[in-house]
Parts: sequence; C-alpha cells; structure tokens
Amino acid sequence: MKHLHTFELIEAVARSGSMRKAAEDMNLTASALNRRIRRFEEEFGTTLFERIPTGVRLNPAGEMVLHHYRMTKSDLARVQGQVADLSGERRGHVRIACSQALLPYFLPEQIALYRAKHPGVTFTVNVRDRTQAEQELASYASDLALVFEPVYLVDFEVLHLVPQRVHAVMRRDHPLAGKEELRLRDVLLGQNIAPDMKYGVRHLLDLAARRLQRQFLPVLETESFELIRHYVLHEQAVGYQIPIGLRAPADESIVFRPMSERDVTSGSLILGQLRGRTLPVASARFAMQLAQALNGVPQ
Amino acid sequence: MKHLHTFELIEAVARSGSMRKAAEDMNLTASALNRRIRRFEEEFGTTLFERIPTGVRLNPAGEMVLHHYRMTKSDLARVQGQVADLSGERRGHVRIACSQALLPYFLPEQIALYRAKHPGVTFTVNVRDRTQAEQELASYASDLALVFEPVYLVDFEVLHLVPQRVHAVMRRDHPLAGKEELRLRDVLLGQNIAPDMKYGVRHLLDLAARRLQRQFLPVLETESFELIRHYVLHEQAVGYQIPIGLRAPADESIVFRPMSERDVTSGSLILGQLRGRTLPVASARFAMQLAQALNGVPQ
DNA sequence: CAGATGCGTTGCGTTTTCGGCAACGGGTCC
DNA sequence: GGACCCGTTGCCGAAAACGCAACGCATCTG
Repeated sequence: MKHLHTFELIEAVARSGSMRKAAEDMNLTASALNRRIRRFEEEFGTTLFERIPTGVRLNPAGEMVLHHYRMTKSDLARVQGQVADLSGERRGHVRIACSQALLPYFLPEQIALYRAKHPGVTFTVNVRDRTQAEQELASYASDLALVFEPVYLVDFEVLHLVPQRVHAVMRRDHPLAGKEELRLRDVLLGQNIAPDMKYGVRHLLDLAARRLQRQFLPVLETESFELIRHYVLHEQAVGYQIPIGLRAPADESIVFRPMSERDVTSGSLILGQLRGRTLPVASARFAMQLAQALNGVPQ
Repeated sequence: MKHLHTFELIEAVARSGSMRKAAEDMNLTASALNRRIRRFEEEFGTTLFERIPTGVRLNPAGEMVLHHYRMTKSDLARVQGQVADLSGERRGHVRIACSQALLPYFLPEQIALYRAKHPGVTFTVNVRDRTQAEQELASYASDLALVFEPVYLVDFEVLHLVPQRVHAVMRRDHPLAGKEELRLRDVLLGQNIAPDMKYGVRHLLDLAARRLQRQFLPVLETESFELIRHYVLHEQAVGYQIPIGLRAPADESIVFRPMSERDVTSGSLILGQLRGRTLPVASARFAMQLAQALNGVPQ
C-alpha cells in the first residue's frame, strides 16, 4: 500500500540505525529518504529519531509511531483478506511463532489439513523461544504463537491451553524404559540430554531439582530438540521433551515415559495472540482448528 | 496527516453519495478525485463503491476500508496526543456523546474542573440518545459515551456504572410535593410531562405502567428535558428526570421526589467506550475523573 | 595528529506524479 | 426529446519527489 510507504522507510531506518543504509535497502538515495523523514516529522509535530554521530536511533515518539504503523498495516491486511474472503475463495497468509516441539508432527499435520480445505492460504512458521514469541506478536510479525510455558506478558491473550507433562526420552533398551513413570531421582545421577535454560522443559526440570535441593546437570545441553531425540539413539542417556513433540517410531527404537507429577509439575502449551487484536480470517480460522486439535493431543 | 488524504476523499464520497459533490466539498475537480479513487481501488484489489446511475454507494469492501480508516485516524491522533503528553503540557481533544441529563450540571462542572487542571485540552459534547451514542463510538466520532440505559451493543464497553432512580419533578405547591417518595398510582391519572419513547426515563415509566396493566399517557411529550424542567413551573404537572440532571433551585420553586422502586425500577447511567479501543490520554484521564465523580452523585 | 571514512543534511536540475480543463457516453427527470 | 447530472478519460501544465553532488561534522585509523 503506497500511502504507508513513508512508514516503511521509517521502519527501515529504525532497523538499520542509519539513513544511508536504509536508503540503499529501499532503493532510494539518502537525500530523498532524509527529506521524506524530515517532512513527516514536521507534519507529525515531533522528531522520530535522535541524531547521534554514528547514525540515528528511534526516540520514544518514533517507537510509538512505528507501533502505530505495524498495527495499521496488519489491520489493513486483515481488511484485504476479509474482502477477498467475501468474494469467494478464502485466501490469506498465516504467520505463526512456535516452540520446537510443534515442528515434527503437530504443526505440519495441522497446516496440511488446513491447506487441504483452503489451498489459497499460505503459511509462515518461525521457531521462537517463549520470550521471543511474545515480542513477535507485539510487533505484529506473527499472528499466532503456540508456545510451551510462555512468560505471560501483559499483551499476550490466551486462546487455548493444554497441559503437557515433561517426558523422558530414551532408547528401548534403557534400564528405565520398563517403568510406567519416572521419578526425578531415577534420572538425576544418570546421563541427561537437556534443552538449555531458555526452554520451558528445562525450566521445569531445574525447578524440580531445586525443590529436592539437588542440581540438574546434563551431559549435553542444546538448543535443538531434534538433536536430543536423535542423540539418545547413540548413547545410553535420557532426553526430555513434551508429548506433542514425540511419537513412537514404527520400529519402537525409542520410548518415552512421563516424569512423575510428584516431582516435575506439568507445564502449559499455550495458543495465543496479541491482546485485543482482530486476526485476519485465515489466522482466526486456523486458530480455531488448532484449538480443537489440541484437545486431542496426549498429555 | 497527508498520507490519509485518499481515505478522507473516500469518506467524503461515501458521505455525499456523489463524486462530483464530494470533489466540490474537498476543493478538487471531479476528475482528480475520480482518478485517486480508481487508483486506490486498483491498488487495493477491489472496488469500494458500486456505481449506480445517480451516483455511487459504498459496497461492503468500502465499508470495511472506511472503518479501517476511522480506526487508523483515531489511533494516530492518540499517538500524537501521547507524544505531546510526554513532552510536558497535556494537550488533546475529548469527544463525548451524552444524554441530556448531563448537560445542565454534571458535564459543565466536570469539564471546567478538568480544564482548570489541563487548559490545553479541548472538548466536543454531542447530545445523543442511547442508540445514537453507541453508533457514535463505533464510528470513532466520539471517544466516550455517558448515557442513561444504553441498549448495549456488543461493541460497547462499560467503564463505570451508577444506578439512577427516576424522579418526579414538580412545583413546590404541587399536592404530591409533600411526600417523600411517589407511587406510580399517585401520578398515573394526573398531568404528566414526559420525554418521548427513545429516552430511558420514559422507557422505565412505560415498563412500570405495563406491569400494573395501565398506560402512561403524558399530556406533553417532548425531546427536551430542559423544557420539562421549565414547564412544570407553568402548570400543576409532573415531569420526570434522573437526579444527575436535577438540582434544587435556590428559591426552591421546584422540587423532585423519587418514584418508588416498588413501581419504577431504577436505571443505569453508564460511562462507556468502544470495546478494545485505546483511548487518547486526555480522554482516558477525563474518563477516570468522570468515574470518580459519578460515585458522589445522588441516586 | 592528520587524513580517511561515514554520517545527516542541503542546493539544484530532472523525472514522475498529480490536478485542472474540456469533452464523451450514458442514465434520469421534466 | 431535451436539459441535466452522473462517472469517466485524454491532454497539458503545476507540483511533488527524486538523483546527484557537495558540505559540515564526528569518528576511526595509521
């Protein structure tokens, strides 16, 4: 939309922290860009950037304007989507920020299911930890967030919630594989493969260990749950994940067992959006489908 | 804001139902306006107006776009206000839609009180009945509504509520002036001066009469509560109003008595805004002041 | 410590966009 | 059937936006 072009430029400048760089990014000369921004500042009544020797930086007014722009842009996109919607074919684009656990099974299945019904809808899936996911919503970069144990900022609105117990993942021949449910003391002294501190699964494990006045010390700490799932095939070790990210392979080479709730409290997998925002049709419908599907997920 | 000018034009066309008229209103030739609108329609992807022989009319897509524009404009104004706010002096403009009862005493006092603290803030007060007031909010034409017995549309968000009993208003020498509280049967056969059907006071009186299987038949029906207050000085009659719109004059020439709650249920005076909207600073602060002041109002 | 580099900014000529004017086709009203 | 009003389009001048080059200034570098 052309009438928002000045805002696009402002966003580009804010992103790069430099008018010249932003000008290059936006295929413009620095002078033209500079003038547009100065003109807008004059019309608006305040400067948006503080000029520092090495470039520019958004001031509070600029941040508010930028937020206004992002909201406006997303609302306009929603209107465009709804218009397209009422003239037949459902179109649109859904942007999701999610935790890793959703990547192997749940999201691909759900997206494919939705796209089978509405082939005109396209998707963007970004993997974000629980902090980033909420920032992603706040800047209108994503429509939906599906995260485990989010940190609950004020702007986060819960659409659906399912509890998820932390599960231990191990090879079929692991000594603990025979138990129905694992106690924390079963695993504390063994080889543990765990996600790092920014993930909810680890957070819950650390919390549980602290309650026993012990420490949870993994032999391998990683950002990748995929790595965890695959690593336990190679060493007699225990990994951790929530059940939505787990599925028993056909050959039953790995098994997973819940951690006892007496030790490790179960966390929440939460579907949310930016508080008060009206989602585009496609995103809203997809959110409803997700909410329903989440009810059928193992806990 | 210049970048919204195309939307202003669209709004003008929608208002007048004619491109030529709108062009004249906006100091433009019809051709220029026509081209701007066609260009926007092309960029947006749909026509906004259906072309009828006698002019044009908004289609559904156009209505959505117009709504988007109004929301955007009001949000931008809010941002501008907040920016001015953080640089010292509080400025801004507060737009209120209210019932007549607020005009003689409550609102003038409250506005003066607020302006004494913040002289930079200006006000618009529009008198609207309870239906119009909510439409006024929905189209972003007003920030706040302060109405008696609103019809509660979905988009109406209650900020504060105070009960108000219907009061009878009469001359000091009226036979009923001696009673503490009036029963409906006391007044049903006398001369009644009442607001017309679109007002909450009348609605409550009619309801009460119907419960007694009687009819409430005023000798004078009017849109103006001011007329009611003044008319009872000239005839031995009973008018009706809620206490926030009443104050005993110094000479005690008129008196008012509550209708018994056994007959006439008390209504609600409600301060509200558009659901989910973030108000400009000035409006939000004024709403807080109103809410507090309403607590001290006689019921 | 001086030159180089990178920054935002400004004057000037050019390009692109936009608006005004007049005219066209089509519908309505008297 | 003619006058009128509607939206629309070609043409041309006015205005806005842009690219280029240069300036002042702070930082980095050898």
